[in-house]
Amino acid sequence: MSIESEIEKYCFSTEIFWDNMPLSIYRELKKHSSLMHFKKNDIMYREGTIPKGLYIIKHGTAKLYLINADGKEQIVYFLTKGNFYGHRSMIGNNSSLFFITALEDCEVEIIDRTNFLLLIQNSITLNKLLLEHIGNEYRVLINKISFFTLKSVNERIAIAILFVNQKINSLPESKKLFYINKTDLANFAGTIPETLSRFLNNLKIKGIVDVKGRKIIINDREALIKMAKII
Amino acid sequence: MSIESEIEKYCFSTEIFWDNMPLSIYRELKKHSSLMHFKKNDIMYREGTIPKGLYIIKHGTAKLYLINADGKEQIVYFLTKGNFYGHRSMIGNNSSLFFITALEDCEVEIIDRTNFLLLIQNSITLNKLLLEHIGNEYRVLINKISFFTLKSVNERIAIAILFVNQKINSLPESKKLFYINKTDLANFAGTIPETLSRFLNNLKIKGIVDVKGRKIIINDREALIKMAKII
DNA sequence: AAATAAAATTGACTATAGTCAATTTTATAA
DNA sequence: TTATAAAATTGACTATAGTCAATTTTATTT
Repeated sequence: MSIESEIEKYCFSTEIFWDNMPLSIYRELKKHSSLMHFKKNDIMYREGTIPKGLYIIKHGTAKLYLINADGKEQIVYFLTKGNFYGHRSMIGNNSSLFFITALEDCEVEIIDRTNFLLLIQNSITLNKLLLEHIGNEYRVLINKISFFTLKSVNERIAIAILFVNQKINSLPESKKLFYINKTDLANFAGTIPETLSRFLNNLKIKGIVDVKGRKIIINDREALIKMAKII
Repeated sequence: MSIESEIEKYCFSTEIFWDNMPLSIYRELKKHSSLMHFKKNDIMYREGTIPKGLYIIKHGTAKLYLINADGKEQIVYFLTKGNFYGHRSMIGNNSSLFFITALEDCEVEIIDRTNFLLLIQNSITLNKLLLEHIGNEYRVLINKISFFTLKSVNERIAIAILFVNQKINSLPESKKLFYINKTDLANFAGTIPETLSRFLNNLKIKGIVDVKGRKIIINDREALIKMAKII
């Protein structure tokens, strides 16, 4: 397996979903929709929420995370343009298990709940698209469980750095997923900022990376991949 | 939230799925089906498998788990009568990410792949049933991520014991999920047998549980629930 | 631009939960 | 039933990665 596809295991794309959606369905969905605006750090979606519709991110990026009784957080993945949420809760008629918070200013489109559920009742195409999509979401979570339970902290951090590199540093500005701060990066890797800081320091000494503020520049990608114990 | 529903977060039921399935669809599915028999400890399904159909457990129980490059395992959940697998891989046209191994002798029915995919093409009812089901599977995984990343080993072990108690000890023989050995129980809790053994010993001294071989008898359920930090 | 808050780093320390090895107990197969 | 293998327990030890506190750096707000 390539390193690129290894990284893709931890996020999912909605491009196929939207590309394969017939225009007629898309128009039907958009009939009853509205827009919401969120500022950076705004909580966009909460555990316990019963969604008022299908929430589609039109602009900006967000983190999807869990919180336990002590208030401790765990980021599961990131959401960006085209990604949506609320669909599973509407389909299963239950409330959200996670929080979503804006990492930068976000614009979110809401497709009215009744409208969405009615379309599901009638369109086998929409059903099939959603079925495939939720199947992909399941795969991401299985990969995350493997990540958290079967990899060491060092492996997880190495993967997280490669993830950020693939999703940010190597891309043109318009395609960048987000600028992540180190606290979120550490959390995404399933560790704490101190441990990430020490790991990065170690990599700097070895000449594997350079750290310029938030930006992590990879000098020796092969070494990082080796540390990640992937492929 | 009740302790019972807390435990249900870590497994799912297919009863609703089968109960809500129209007889006509059920009959169509069964038209091209065959039976397979597995002995205890047989690997029933492997990572990388491209499923030949929908696999439905008719009898027996099994564990669904992941393996990393070093051969380390992580049990995600257990499968029992009525549970099925292979559906997501067929829908998404990809291969399995996990292994399934029989915990006791198992009988598995296989619904032919072509037949299954054809029915999905045509039946909106089947689509909707699967959509809800996969949504539930996703919820279980989200809860598992919360379990692994936001709970301490002691909390996880306490939950695992309560889980086994609810799924085995308190039920009549016919409804019991399985008899789990301590190695699997430890793994399910995300730890190693030594740590589980020490935790159980601790509970014995405090009079919270009695351990008779594989059987863990809970004397002080409230104390365990408190340790699990749930509700 | 200055004031304030938040994030990141670093050092010192330590608990948690792991490894390894030896022994006992339990389960499985000949 | 006995032989063999596997699982469970226990003790001794230790590495990993965490906590806590202080400081520095970077962001954000007024």
